[in-house]
Amino acid sequence: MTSPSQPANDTHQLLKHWRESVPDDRLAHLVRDVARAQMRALQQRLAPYGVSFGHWTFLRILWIRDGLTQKELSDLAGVMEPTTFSAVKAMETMGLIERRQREGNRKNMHVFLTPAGRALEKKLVPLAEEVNHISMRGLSDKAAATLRKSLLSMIENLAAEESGGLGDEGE
Amino acid sequence: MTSPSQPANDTHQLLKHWRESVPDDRLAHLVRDVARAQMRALQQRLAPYGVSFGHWTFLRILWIRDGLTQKELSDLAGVMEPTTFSAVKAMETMGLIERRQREGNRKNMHVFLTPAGRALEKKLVPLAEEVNHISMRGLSDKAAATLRKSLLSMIENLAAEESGGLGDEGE
DNA sequence: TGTATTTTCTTAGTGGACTAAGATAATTCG
DNA sequence: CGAATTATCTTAGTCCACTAAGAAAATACA
Repeated sequence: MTSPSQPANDTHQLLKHWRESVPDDRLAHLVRDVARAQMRALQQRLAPYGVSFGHWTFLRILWIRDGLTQKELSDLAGVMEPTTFSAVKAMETMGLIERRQREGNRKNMHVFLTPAGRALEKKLVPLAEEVNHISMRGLSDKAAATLRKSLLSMIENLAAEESGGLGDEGE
Repeated sequence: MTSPSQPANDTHQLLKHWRESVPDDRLAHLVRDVARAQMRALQQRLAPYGVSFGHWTFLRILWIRDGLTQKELSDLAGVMEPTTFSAVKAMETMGLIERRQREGNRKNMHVFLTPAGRALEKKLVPLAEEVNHISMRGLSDKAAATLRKSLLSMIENLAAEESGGLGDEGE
């Protein structure tokens, strides 16, 4: 099966070798590559609906619960406020959400789905599931569980380091 | 030990719950979050040396082999040519690399490290190793190996889908 | 109560990635 | 050989993330 119909096959081989011949920090790049590939895959599927990846991030939170403030949205999405702000502004213009303030508070901005925004859930969620399904092809349930646990642990480790910075940090 | 000194503790809890109560596509976001956290951690450590994460990406390739063309660099880094172009231009201005053409070919641009660029290796590589070490804290070798294998498999899956797009794709 | 502090939203500017499209050199092939 | 094709570098413009810093409201507290 050394199909010669594929050009740039040697580049592919080189890349594979490069990735597998792994001193230490390479794992980080592996994670990064997966994240990018996933994002691209989802982006392509979202595009026909006029939804960008950035919007998806917030929509999936709002579908579960809307009326959140921008700050709450930022925390749940794991991004900084300015990121949320510009996404939410764009989605407002597109008519996917509305930004409203509640009586008695002139600071917080609450974000609500419009019917159009809500309707997208049924269309878009399956696309994300498809990408997930594709990427996980061939992985056992056990491997998937380990993967999830490892990733969570890495997030915790990095977060601890980031906020605290104290503790048994080498040295 | 419900240390009340930490503000936003409930947000953290909420986030944890959010991440762990995982229907399908959430794993993708986990991967993404790890990638972002890793990048932030490395960025912070690189900053004192005036090196951005984008530069790091190419330096680590050049330290292993320089004289590569921009196209080759792009392939190895897994990014598009324009990304490489602007990084390489910036690094040239900073005096970390030189761009030269070889005799007999006026198209390809080969990228060479300057002594300054080469000297950074000893300083910067340990930083990446440190980040790696931190993020992998508490993970067994076995888990790490599984993690690597899973990530590689996901990359392959997504790449196959991207280029081919044909085959047993659900339908 | 009134001043300080903190929170949240907003603006501005940057970095790293992308796509689309131009220029120009190298290669292929009629 | 010369024209068409392909490859590489480059330019331009967009998206998503970030940091830094401003404004205005809410909250804390002296």
